[in-house]
Amino acid sequence: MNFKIEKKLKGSLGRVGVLSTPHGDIHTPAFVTVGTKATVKSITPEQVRDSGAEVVLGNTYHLYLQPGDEIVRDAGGIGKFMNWHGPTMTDSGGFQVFSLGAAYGKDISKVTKITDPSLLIPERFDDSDAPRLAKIGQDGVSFKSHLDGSIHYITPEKSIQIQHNLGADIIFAFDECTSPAEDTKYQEEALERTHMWAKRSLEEHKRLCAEEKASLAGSLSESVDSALPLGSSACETPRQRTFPSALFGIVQGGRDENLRKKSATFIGQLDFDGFGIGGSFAKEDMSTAVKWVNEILPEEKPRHLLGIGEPEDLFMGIENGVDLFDCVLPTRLGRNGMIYTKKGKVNITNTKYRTDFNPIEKDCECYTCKNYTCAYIAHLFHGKEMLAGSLATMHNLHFIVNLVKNIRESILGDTFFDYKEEFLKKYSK
RNA sequence: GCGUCGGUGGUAGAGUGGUCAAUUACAACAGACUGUAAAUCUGUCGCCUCCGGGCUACGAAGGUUCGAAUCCUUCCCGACGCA
Repeated sequence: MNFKIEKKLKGSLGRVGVLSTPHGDIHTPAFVTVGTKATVKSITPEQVRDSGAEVVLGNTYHLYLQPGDEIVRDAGGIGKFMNWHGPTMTDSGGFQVFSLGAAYGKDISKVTKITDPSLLIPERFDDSDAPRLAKIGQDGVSFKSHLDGSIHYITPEKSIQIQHNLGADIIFAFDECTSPAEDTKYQEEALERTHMWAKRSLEEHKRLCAEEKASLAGSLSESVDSALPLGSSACETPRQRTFPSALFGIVQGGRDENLRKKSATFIGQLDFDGFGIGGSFAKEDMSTAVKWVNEILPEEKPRHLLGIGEPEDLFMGIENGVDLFDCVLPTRLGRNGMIYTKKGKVNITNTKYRTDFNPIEKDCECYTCKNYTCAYIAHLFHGKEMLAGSLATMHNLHFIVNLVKNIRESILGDTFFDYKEEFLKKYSK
């Protein structure tokens, strides 16, 4: 993997670059499409590509449980398995520590609206207090499968091993994504753990890379004998597998300035190929948190703001030195009938769209807008037709991916701040 | 014509003397969603409301009762059976 910065945004941390992977280049800043279970829900890889997306992010925990990382490995890696030929990433399962742990059964998200300190969790609840599917220990995390209830213990080493089997180009260190409701004392404790796990993830990654390099050299010398034996069953034939070429460490620290800086310093000094910025934020302080971190992280390496992706967040992140974003919103909102437009989000299932025979946006170049009306899409949603979610997803993905592309262009054309102001003025009206 | 069973809110369909403005599902309406437990979830869903409550309602009209969607009478409508 190679990262080259092409241009910097004057007066800020922002930059434009190209991240090269074995499966192609990613033009940064870029929006990474989320394909948790080796599929971007409701659309095909061709449709993902047509939306303009360059890279897809799968998930360690989900693919480990189903179909199993060894199957993905034998399929030739996540890209080949899902028929996505471009760059791929996998998240480590660290987010599931939050979503299946502290957030399980509760109405909390990693971007919180709670800024009132009195609503923070003053002390850790006893484990029996609330049902959780993820329980954190010093060494790793015990997950109770949401699919069948079976118990799985994921350590940093295990996460990295799974990710090497999944074979994405870029993988992430195993971390603990904390809840925004946790107090500073807990955030500090969790941060120590995440740092320890970061080192262990890195060591395991290096060990596996060395192993893979050795086995690859070995298999090359034997390649003369590699023809398939007669009668071998196709389904038992492992395809040539792919290996991760980069490991990103993850900065945590919640909403605390000292912890964020401490984490950026610690993680930034380790020999990672790039960095994820994880954990929870409040909308209001997200920009300062990102700035604290990116001022410290080594400039020449890429930074990925994990799980963030509302339009205003993208401007904020890019201005503050973020190169990559991933977010489930465009796909999830799409399936739920919420559509991105330049004038803000609209709920296509609202009554007024039943008789609106215009496309979602007349000047939108996406497949959905070029071929279908609001009335038709509304009809599909009301009829609970599968195509509804697909068409909405294609539009939303195109909207967000192209927004980031436009921002990239605006930096190259020295119009970033004008573009930002113009866009947000219309969008938030 | 006789008999039997039935007629409940937009729909289907519970309830068969007070705890019923009426279970539930669907439809409708609105909202939420940030490293996907998510094609999911939440709220509203007779009318009015100073959100305390008030009013009108279970085919129609009477009646019994402290009290009726629920019991009785008549009528109207529907399904089925027998002539």
